[in-house]
Amino acid sequence: MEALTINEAASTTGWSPRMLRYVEQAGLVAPARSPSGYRLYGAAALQRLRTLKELLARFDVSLSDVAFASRMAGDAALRDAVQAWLKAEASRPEDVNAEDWLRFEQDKHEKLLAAVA
Amino acid sequence: MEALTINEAASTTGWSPRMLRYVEQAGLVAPARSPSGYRLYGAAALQRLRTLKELLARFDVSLSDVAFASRMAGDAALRDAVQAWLKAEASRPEDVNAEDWLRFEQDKHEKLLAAVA
DNA sequence: GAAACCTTAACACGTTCGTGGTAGGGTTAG
DNA sequence: CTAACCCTACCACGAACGTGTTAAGGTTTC
Repeated sequence: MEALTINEAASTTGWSPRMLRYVEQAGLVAPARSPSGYRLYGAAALQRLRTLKELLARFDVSLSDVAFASRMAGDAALRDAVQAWLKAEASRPEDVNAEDWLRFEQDKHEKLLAAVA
Repeated sequence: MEALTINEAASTTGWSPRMLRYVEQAGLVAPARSPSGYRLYGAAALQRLRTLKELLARFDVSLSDVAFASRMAGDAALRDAVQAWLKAEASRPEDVNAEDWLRFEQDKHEKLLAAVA
């Protein structure tokens, strides 16, 4: 099992060398380093890069989205706060209760009903 | 329990009217609507807006981050894919195995050891 | 020691996010 | 009826994201 340098890794994963550095900076795939600082992509890192690319493409997700998910996975306080917020019935429009309705319908209905009565 | 119009809601939550529309478009807080289309923010929506603001500030997250979390919460396939990817030891640098090291240290060590021996 | 790599830092540029504003046109309130 | 509000749809604009390229300088290879 050999380790590939950044250009070799780029070739076999479909990422550009520039993006491999960017992905690392985003905290998503950090390859090992040679004593002189060269990035060394092992089999595991290459696999992660390929599956990451697949993930982004399949679900049309951005790198920062995955970075945020990663952050949530490692920060329990953040994760709990976000999940707690989401739990409270997110995007579904609120039920409109009678009073709310009245405030806007009162006049019309009042007149209408009066006319009918 | 009355419902507030967008400007009233803006006043009591600290968001601007413009941002309340944006937050709704992001799929995070969708208020009820009056028959004529006016947004009606009830107590629940107001609370969600306040806690959302708090969430963003406390953890320095972006609206799109929360929007993505929301998307994950509602899409099991996406959630599973992301969590599966993260599970595989994300940002920690890979272990450098003996072979990888050798490839870069061989010459130096070879000479060094030869000299010592 | 020269060619071919690698590294970080920086400039550049198109795209999206976050935010404010304005315009044209309904709705509500006094 | 008029003033004050709401709606949607734009234009604008700085900040951040995603990507490529280039510059200046080490490493590896032969």
